[in-house]
Amino acid sequence: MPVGLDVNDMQKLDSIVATRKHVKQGQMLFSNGDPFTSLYAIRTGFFKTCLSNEDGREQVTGFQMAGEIIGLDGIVSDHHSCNAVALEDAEVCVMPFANVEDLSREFPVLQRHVHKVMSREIVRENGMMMMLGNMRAEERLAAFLLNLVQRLHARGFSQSEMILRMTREEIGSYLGLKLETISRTFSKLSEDGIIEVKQRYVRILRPDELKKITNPQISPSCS
Amino acid sequence: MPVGLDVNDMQKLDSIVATRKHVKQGQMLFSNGDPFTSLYAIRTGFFKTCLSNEDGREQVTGFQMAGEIIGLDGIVSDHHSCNAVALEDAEVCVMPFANVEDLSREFPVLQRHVHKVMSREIVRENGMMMMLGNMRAEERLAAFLLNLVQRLHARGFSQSEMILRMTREEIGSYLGLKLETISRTFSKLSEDGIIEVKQRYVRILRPDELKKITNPQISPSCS
DNA sequence: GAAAGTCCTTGATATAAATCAAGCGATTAA
DNA sequence: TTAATCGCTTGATTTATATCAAGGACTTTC
Repeated sequence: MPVGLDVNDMQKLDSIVATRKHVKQGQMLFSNGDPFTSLYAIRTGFFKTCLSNEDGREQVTGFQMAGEIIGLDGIVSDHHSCNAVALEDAEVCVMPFANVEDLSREFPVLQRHVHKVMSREIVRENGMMMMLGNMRAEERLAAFLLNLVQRLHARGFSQSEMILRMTREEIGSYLGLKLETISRTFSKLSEDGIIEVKQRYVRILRPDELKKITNPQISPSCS
Repeated sequence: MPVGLDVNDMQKLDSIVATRKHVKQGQMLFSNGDPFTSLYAIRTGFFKTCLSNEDGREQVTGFQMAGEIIGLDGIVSDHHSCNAVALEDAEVCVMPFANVEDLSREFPVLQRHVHKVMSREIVRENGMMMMLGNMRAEERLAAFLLNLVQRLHARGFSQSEMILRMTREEIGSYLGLKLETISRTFSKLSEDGIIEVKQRYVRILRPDELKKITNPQISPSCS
């Protein structure tokens, strides 16, 4: 993380993590209404965060992987307002928010980092609003797949293939679509030779075509 | 804002505001790509923030009024990623973000406040995802109207009537609907005797009915 | 005070995605 | 090995909202 700190400072910064915690697949790290105490940095594993309506409708608000932070929703009201569910066995670093704030005051570089993490989440959600408000099913799924491989690639995985950690229904919830629509759209992209799909396995055969779908205005042959 | 500070501290905190700035109706306070320098606290007036796709599609990401903060999107990349447009003549307090960070380190109460403002925005956008992903047109508009009067009421205005500052098209963009759908849904709510609408003027006649629309599961007569 | 420009409403029709329904494939349990 | 469960696919049909189109109501300009 930050640079330009001496050994002593680094040790202090390490103290931001109180404990580590294992979360089994299917278990919740926190859920709506829980008192907020800590942020969590994912070490390994894969999570979804989701909201449940009073009438049972569920909205997946994000999928998070190693290196990402969850729990920011709890700061405003001292209670969590969503559920965080492990989609595979996971380990997280528990960072009591009091520690985060104390050390942020001492280390401007950490303070800056915390602000950027929160701002990044705001910008991501802005993009989701654009997606949910303006894009068609095929565009949403294409953007979703590109975002997912890009993040996996940044972690050293392939930039063309991946194993999905979530069901069609969860993808659909995230993208504001029904599972049947996700399935049909996968089939369509597959028939068009743009991706290869076999259950949870996805390989991107023509990344440029996929990008073109997310930016439909750029004509196939503009010069 | 914070309490328990002496006069000296209060003066320091005041120094967070460098200048004030007037923004005429239709003008942009900042736009996509602008270098990020400051957060803005709205003193008077009304703003929308919006994203523009490469292919010209626009998504309104929020409507902001007196007392609210805009500009948080710029922190992560040091550049703004959306446009902030005044929907009526406005005045804002310019708070250079460097001041915000410096004073946050000195005043934990300010630090906490900044964190809550950012977290509140994250939670709001989570709710928008639920809205855009799961709700029908009538539910979205009902929730929108209730949210708007509630915020106006918190500022001393009526809890039942208001003058909209935005067009049907802007409401539609925010709610992921077309302007015709907004218009029709206004007419429907009006015919049902739940609201009264005359152009930008809206009066809520039966707030309970409106709330019921946003929570469709709670049956009309559950004893 | 007429003309032009916005913004809004309403009707007719089209369409993307939802819903309903059936069956298949893969994994888990017995 | 069979049965059961869960997740996925595909087809037929419905539906909510978009699109296309016309006209009306305000507001601004000259």
